[in-house]
Amino acid sequence: MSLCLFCYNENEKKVLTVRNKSLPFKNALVLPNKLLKYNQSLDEVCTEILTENIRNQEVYIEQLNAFGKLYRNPIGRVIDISFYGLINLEKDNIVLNHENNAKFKKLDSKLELAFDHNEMIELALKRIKRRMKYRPLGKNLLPNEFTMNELEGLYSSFLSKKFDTRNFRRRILEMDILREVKKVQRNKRGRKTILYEFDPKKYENYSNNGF
Amino acid sequence: MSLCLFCYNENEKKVLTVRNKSLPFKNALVLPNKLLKYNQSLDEVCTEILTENIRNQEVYIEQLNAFGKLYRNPIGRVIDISFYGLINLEKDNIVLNHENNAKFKKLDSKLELAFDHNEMIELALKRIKRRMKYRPLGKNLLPNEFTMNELEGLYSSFLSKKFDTRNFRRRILEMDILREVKKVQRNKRGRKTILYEFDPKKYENYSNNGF
DNA sequence: CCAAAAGTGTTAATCTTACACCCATGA
DNA sequence: TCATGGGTGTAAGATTAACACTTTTGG
Repeated sequence: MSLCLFCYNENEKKVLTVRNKSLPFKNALVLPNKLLKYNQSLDEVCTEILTENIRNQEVYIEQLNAFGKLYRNPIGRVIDISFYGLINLEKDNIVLNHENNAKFKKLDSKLELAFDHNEMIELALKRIKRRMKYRPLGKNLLPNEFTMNELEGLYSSFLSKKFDTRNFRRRILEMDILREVKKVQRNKRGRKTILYEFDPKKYENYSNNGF
Repeated sequence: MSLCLFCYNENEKKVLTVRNKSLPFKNALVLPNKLLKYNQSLDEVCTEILTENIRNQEVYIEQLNAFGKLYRNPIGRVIDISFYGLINLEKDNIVLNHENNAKFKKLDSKLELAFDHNEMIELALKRIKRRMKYRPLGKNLLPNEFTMNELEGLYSSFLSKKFDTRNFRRRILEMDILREVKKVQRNKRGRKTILYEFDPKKYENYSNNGF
């Protein structure tokens, strides 16, 4: 079982990587993963991976794919099932496990992972992109209060395209998932920024059922 | 492992059902399914299900979902993974296994299956519907040569909506996946009908990569 | 020649895209 | 007061939806 755990930090999307502890590819950079043992449920392994690496198991996870290849392995039969998750470093109280060398890495072309883990990231990003056509994205990645520019940056980053500010704002507001927060953000220079939050019920609804 | 196997026959979508052989719900109508044994790959079980029920294992199958619930069972650990498939009764040389009471049933509100198999069908239909927004549908369900009306009927059936004939034809032709077959179909009454076939390369391409 | 089914174009409405300036604030 | 970043509206273009009649053919 492997997990692509994404965050959006410093205006960039990043993925959680660890150093592989065993052969093959010992010490290579990989996605956090664990073998699914004979007597474990998927959820149990998922929880283990999360606890071991970020000390929080209560995060948003979606299933990516199940590969039913059969490996003979001393531990038992291996079913390779991949998941992806979305978190916010502060909101989710992430504590990275240094023992595993758990680190969030920028998703650029220099990021080279062992096994087929690069492809797994690609698949996850493709799924997220596809999902964004039907459903909102952001609640799990952004802090509770955020600016329209941050949201635009996130969309821009995950969809790999630049948006026209005006069109973006109009489209997002039409989605009817945001509430203006009474407070505003003070900036060093220039105008104050309106802060938004997601309306939890509306967000949930669209997230589950699509627009 | 459970399989939703759909066909499109007599202008209706149908799903393969069998009589359950064991408890609980002995003799109830269910989707063809088998327990995934400790030493089997997913593909192996899938092949078994197909061979046992329709005598053909070479059909179009997509993975639906993997449920990692853990059941204790004398046979071993059970992972419940569902698939859906699309076939054409004639083209795929389907031979139904009467011993299992294998039958294609119309998908209407009267169809009541045991376990959560009705929900599984719903999920499969939802996925197919979603897929149709990005990718063509029909090659696996229709005979090699078909009329525009048949294709419209199929789309109409799977998307549960009526189409405007003119708009439908225009949209499909713009997709650039069809070829006119030289032959035409003679009808009892009225005008001859143009026959189409899918351009295999173009269809494959759009089916894999989306429009 | 007529009943039955197939086939075909145009217009209005909607949605999407492109584009540039003013506003508020802190230094 | 000015440099900085935030915020806003409109018009053209593209896409989608609505609509009804003519063609072909077998009986």
